[in-house]
Amino acid sequence: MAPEQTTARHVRPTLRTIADLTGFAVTTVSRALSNAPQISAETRKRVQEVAAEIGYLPDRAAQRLKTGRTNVICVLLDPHEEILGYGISLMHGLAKALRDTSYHLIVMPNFISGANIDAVRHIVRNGMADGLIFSRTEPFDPRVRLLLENGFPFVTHGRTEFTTPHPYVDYDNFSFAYEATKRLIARGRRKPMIILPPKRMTFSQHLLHGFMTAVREAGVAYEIPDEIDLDCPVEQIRDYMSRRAGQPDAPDGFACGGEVSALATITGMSDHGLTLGLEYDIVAKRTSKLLSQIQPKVETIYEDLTDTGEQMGRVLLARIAGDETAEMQVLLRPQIGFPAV
Amino acid sequence: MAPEQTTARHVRPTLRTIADLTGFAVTTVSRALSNAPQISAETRKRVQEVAAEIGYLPDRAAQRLKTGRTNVICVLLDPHEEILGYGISLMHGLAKALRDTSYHLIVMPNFISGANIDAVRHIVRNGMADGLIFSRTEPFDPRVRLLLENGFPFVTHGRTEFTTPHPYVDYDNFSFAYEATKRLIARGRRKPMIILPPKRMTFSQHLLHGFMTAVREAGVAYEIPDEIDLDCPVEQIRDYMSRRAGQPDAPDGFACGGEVSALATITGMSDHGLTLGLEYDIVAKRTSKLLSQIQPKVETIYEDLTDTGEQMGRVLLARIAGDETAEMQVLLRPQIGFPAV
DNA sequence: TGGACAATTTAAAACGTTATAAATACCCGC
DNA sequence: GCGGGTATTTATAACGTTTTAAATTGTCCA
Repeated sequence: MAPEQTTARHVRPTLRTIADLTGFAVTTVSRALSNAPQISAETRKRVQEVAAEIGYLPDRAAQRLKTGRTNVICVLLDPHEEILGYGISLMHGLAKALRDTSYHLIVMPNFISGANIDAVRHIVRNGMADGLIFSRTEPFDPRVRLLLENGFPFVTHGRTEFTTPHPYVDYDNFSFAYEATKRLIARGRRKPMIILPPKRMTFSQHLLHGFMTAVREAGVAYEIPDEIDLDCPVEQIRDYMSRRAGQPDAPDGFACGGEVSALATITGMSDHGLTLGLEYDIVAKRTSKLLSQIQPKVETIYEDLTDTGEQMGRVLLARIAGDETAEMQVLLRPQIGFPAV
Repeated sequence: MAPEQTTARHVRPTLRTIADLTGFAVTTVSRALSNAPQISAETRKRVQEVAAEIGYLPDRAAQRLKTGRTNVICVLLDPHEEILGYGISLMHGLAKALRDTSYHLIVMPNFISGANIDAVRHIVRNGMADGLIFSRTEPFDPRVRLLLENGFPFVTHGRTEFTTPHPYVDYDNFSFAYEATKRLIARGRRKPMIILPPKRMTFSQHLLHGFMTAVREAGVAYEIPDEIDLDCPVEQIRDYMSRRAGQPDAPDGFACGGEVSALATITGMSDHGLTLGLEYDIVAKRTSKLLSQIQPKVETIYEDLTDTGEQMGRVLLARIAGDETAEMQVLLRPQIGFPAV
């Protein structure tokens, strides 16, 4: 039998290890590593050297237990965010902001859309995270209310109508809808339609407002479908479009708040024999490279979700750090006039 | 001045709280809650009642510190998974499997594709998680080797060629490519092409094998592009297709391993004036509802990534629990013969 | 009645860190 | 060479849980 291979299962170094190695007390080592002021420069240097050498990394559990801070940021994921990498782009941006910090990103997918107040309560009550991130906010979003009441750090993707200001990073959907609609009209379309997210969400109002402003300025007819929204299954949007195209006074321009709805519109219209660019036009919000790949080309206005995520991370970190002066409300403008891709 | 509102900041109940409430010792309470055998039924019942009543939840940090178990599953996310919700679908499935367990899902996006061995080492060495999940495996994937060597629980999406078996959940890409190619040939195409993932990945070989088998069986010509792969930017695939279409002996059928490459192929061919269904055909792998929405319809074979994620979660949990008998290698078959959507 | 044994409960220690408070070393002027 | 400070280091306790070992109770039989 071969001599037993004592792999020793790699014992993790702790503060104690460094203390033994340097001759200092555990407390001193802890202080030296956290750059506490009363440690002499020499000691600090020595301790940090040894720590680096043996690859010391503080135990998250112990730190969390002692300090009460979890070093965790939690993202609430709505089932509707599954589509087209919305969530992943956002998370990538978030991860970018959290890189080189001690924060980890945990995700909590929701299985029922919109009903995630329980998840929020759970996180707040049980201190599962130091900060929370979510989207699809409503004007008086109960999640926001709960978090504000408890002084729990968070950032929303989307605004609310609470009087108490809270951190958010949002896209200027008014400008998007305004610009999209103006472009449709500029192309000679005389009856634009906008496909909105469910009415309960704040940004639905913003989009509507932008749309209506453009429509009124131009004095053209318009239409807003009440049977469909951006959360509908694609088939439903497609069927609706096909049906509507066959009825009188059909719209000839579409402002689409999402890429999927743009696709569904194209196929629906196509089912009815209508061609993009000929009988109708679309201006859609673009969040991926998807729409640039289909023919005929759909005109788009870009929303950078990775950047959004990164900004959200930045704002949240400042918030957690208690930095009152840091900017906490970010409104990202669409690149108006930027050449459509 | 109004009487101070003593919100009391909601003190979290601990085992101590329950101990005081019931008169038992902390140890007894701990035992009763974990259904330890030596606790009397009566005590157990009483303790659990009180715990439920006050909404007790064990402190994760303390548990983790004491037991060494993190109750965390970590997902490594490759930048290429950003596209089309691949990652989100998988994570949704994972979350489904982890629901009603004490496990949390943390994500670690990689910023450099493929080079995530460091992340793995970091997680193993510092015990950041109880289990690991990742995809895009290579035949002799160093991550797998490292994890096997350290006896660290993990599940891959994709197989390897190590002799030591390890847990995986994979899609039968041989069958997919075989079937896709057969369909192209059945439609009368005489020179199929397959767009493969980068060669270093295991499933690239599987796809190639399936493709070659179908091609040889039918005795037709074929082509495999070496300038492009599934990870290329869409523009590059598109340009390539457009260029290739103008050269002699151009392929007339495309087996696409991804939705994006199918789209890029369509646009590229279209740039050269060729129409899907007329001059050429495509059979693509479908992982979302995307392709069903474009015109003309692309024939697809489905891969259910949410199911994949759920299976991965299931396998990993059994693995962590040390269940040696549980199935640990799952090969998901494409729904051959199932009507294409 | 006491002792052996099982059933049940409990006390004490430990996981690795940080906070509090105390101790020690160092330096100055006299 | 000694008080009075400051600079630096240290011991101790605590966070909430689980584990180990010990204590208590009850039961049964000699």
